[in-house]
Amino acid sequence: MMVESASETIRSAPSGQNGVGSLSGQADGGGSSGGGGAGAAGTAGGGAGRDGRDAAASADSNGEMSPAELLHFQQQQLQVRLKAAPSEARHLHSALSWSANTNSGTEQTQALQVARQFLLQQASGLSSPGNNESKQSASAVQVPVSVAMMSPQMLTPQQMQQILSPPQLQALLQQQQALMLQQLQEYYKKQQEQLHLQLLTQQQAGKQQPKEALGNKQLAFQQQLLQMQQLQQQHLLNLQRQGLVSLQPNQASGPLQTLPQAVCPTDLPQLWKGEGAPGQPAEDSVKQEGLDLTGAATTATSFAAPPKVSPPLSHHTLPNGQPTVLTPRRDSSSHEETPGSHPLYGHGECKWPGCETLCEDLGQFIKHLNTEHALDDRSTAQCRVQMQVVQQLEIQLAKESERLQAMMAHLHMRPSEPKPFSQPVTVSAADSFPDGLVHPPTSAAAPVTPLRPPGLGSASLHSGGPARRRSSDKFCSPISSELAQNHEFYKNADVRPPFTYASLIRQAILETPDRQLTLNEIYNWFTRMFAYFRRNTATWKNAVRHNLSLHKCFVRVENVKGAVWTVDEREYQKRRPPKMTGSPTLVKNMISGLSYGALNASYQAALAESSFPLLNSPGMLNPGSTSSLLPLSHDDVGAPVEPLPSNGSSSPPRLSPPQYSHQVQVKEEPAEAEEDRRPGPLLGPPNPSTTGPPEDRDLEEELPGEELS
DNA sequence: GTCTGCCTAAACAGAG
DNA sequence: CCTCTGTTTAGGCAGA
Repeated sequence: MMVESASETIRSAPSGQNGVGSLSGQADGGGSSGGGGAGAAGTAGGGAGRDGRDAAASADSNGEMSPAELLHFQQQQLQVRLKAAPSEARHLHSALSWSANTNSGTEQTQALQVARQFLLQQASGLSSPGNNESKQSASAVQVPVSVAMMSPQMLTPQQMQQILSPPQLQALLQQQQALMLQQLQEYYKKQQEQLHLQLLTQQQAGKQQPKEALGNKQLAFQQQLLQMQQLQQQHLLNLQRQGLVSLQPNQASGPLQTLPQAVCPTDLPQLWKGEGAPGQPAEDSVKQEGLDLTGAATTATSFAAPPKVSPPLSHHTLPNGQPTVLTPRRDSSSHEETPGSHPLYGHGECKWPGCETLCEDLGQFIKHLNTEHALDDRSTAQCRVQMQVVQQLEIQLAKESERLQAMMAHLHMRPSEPKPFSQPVTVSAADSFPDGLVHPPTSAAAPVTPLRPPGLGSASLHSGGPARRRSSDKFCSPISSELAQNHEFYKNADVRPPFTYASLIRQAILETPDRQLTLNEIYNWFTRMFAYFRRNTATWKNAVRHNLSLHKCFVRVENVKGAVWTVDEREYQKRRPPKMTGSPTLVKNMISGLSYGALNASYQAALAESSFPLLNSPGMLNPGSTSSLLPLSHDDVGAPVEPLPSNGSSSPPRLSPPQYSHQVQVKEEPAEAEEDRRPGPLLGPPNPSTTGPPEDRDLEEELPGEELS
C-alpha cells in the first residue's frame, strides 16, 4: 500500500503546480460556470474523493495501527533480514516474539534495541561488502549477548518501569527512535550507493553481453531500486509505528492494559497471519515467513523478467543479502494487490514518473518498461530523483504520523478525562504524550510539526464543497489557525478554502481591531486573503451577502459612515451543533479525513482546529506560525470567541447584546490598547469557569461550551 | 426517508 | 438608469 500511495503521490508530484492548477479547475467548475453551481462542486468533490479514498484508506489503516500490528510490522521487517542472516535469526525472532506476546512497552523498547543493533550491524556490514561474512559472524556473537541482557528473565518490564519514570521511558524511546532513524538513513544511503555502483558495473559489463540478458538484469536492478524505496518507506513507517507503540505503555497505567483497548478483536487474527500463531515456535514462523516471501518473490520477479527469471537474480544472492525487497510486496499483497499488478502499472498506464504511457495489459506494459525505461542514464537519474521524492515524502509522513500519534494519544485519553484543559495537568495526561509534549494549557509546547510550505501538496486538501463545510464550520473550528498556517498558500493558490462563508466572514470581521467591517471591506478581505476569491466575484459576493443576511450571528450596525457588519459570537456559537463528542467513529472519520489527501497540512490544520477539544492543544497546531503569519489572529482569535464556550451548554450565560457589543461596538473609539488585553477580560466575566491561562485562546475558540459539557 | 447545514442562483427593493 | 447593498426564496447536495 505504501507503494501505491507513494506512487500516487509521486505521480502527481511532477506536475506539482498541476496539483493546484487542476484543483483550481475543479473549483472553477464549482464557482464560475453559473449553471454548474452546487452540481459542479459536488462533482469536483466526488472526483477528489475517488482519488483520495485510497490514500485515506491506507493512511487510515496506518492511523489505526494497533500496538500489536505495529509490532507485527516490526517483526516482519526484521524477519526478512533474518533470512539473510540465519545465525541471528533465532535470537532476534525470539526476542521479538516475546516482545510481541507480552506487548509491554518496555519490552517493545527492548525489541527495538535488538532491532536497532541488528540493523546497525547490517549497515556496517554493508559498508564493506567484502567483509560481510566476518562482520556477521561477529555480530552473531554480539546479538545474543544483547538479547540475553535484555531478555525478560533479566529485567522484567515492571522492573524496568520501576527503574525508569514515564518521562524517562519516553525520553529513552525517543532517543532510540531518533538513533534508529539516523542509522537507517545511513544504512539506506550506503545501500543506494552500492546499488548504484552495481548498476554502473552492470551497465558496463552489459555492453559485452547479449542485449536481452542485459535487459533482464537491468530490469531486475531497477526493480531492486524501486523495491528498495519501498523498503525504505516501510522502515520509516515502522519507525513511526514504533513511535506509536512506544506511547502505549505510558498511556495506560498497566502495560497490558493497552492492547485490549487498541486492538479490535478482528485485528488479532490478522496480526499473526503469516507470522504463525503466537505460541508457534520461532523457527516455524521464520519458515512460514520465508515461504511467504518466496511466493512473493515469484510475483515480484516475474514481471521484471517475463521470459525467464535468472536464478542468480534471486534475492538471496543479492550482494547485500537483502531479500528485504520482498517485504513491501508481501505487505502490499495483503492490500489487495493482484498478482498481475505492478507498482509501476496502474489504470492502464505506465506510472513511471512523467511517462503515463497507455498500456493495454501487463505484458504490453512490461514491453514498454523494457524499451522505454531500460537501464540508462535517464532512468537511473529518474530513479534517484524518485528516491529523493520518496525520502521527502517519508520525512513528511514521519512528521504527520507523529502528529497523528499525538492526536490519537489524546483522543484515547479523552474518555477518562472529560475536561482535560480545565484541570491541572495530571500525571495520566502527561503520560499520554509519548513524544514528550506537554500539550495542555500552555502553548509553549513545541509543535510536533514544523511549519510546512503551505502550498506543498495542499492541492489534495480539496475535498470538494461538502467536505469543506464539515471541516470548518460544523466542527466549530476557528479558521484562524488554519489561515495562519496556510495564509500564503491561500493567498497565492487558487484553491478554495475549506471553510464556510460564514466562518470566513466571521474571521474577516474578527481580524479587524474593531470587529466590524463594511461589506466592501469584507469583500476586500476575501480577495486579499484568498486567490480563489479573486474570481467569480459575482458568485461569492452574492454568497457573502446572502450569508450576512441569513445568519443571525452577523449583525448589521448603522454607523456614521454607513453600515458595518459585526459578529454576534453567541449567535455564531449557537448555530453550531451541540453534539460533537470524541466518539470513536468520529475520531475515525477525523483520522481518515486527516490522511485523506496526502496528509495535507491545511486540511490537518482544519481538522486540528475542529471541535475536538483535545485536538486543539497548542502542540498540535503551530502557534509560532499563527502569530508570525497572521499577527491579528493572536487576540482576535482568542478574544471574541472565548466567552461562550464552557458555560454554553449547561447554563447559557445570557449576555445582553449591549454587553456583547462591547467588542462589536460600532466604531466609536478604536480602543486599540484594550484590544490586546481583550482575551483576558473577556474571558473572565462571561465565562468564569474557564480557568485556562491566556494562552488558551486558540483553544478556547475551538471549545464551544456544548462540547465541554 | 427526513432533517439540517451549506452553497449557489436569482429576484427584488432601497439608497446613492 | 446603474451600481451597490441587503433581503428573501428556492433548489440541490451531503452528512447525520
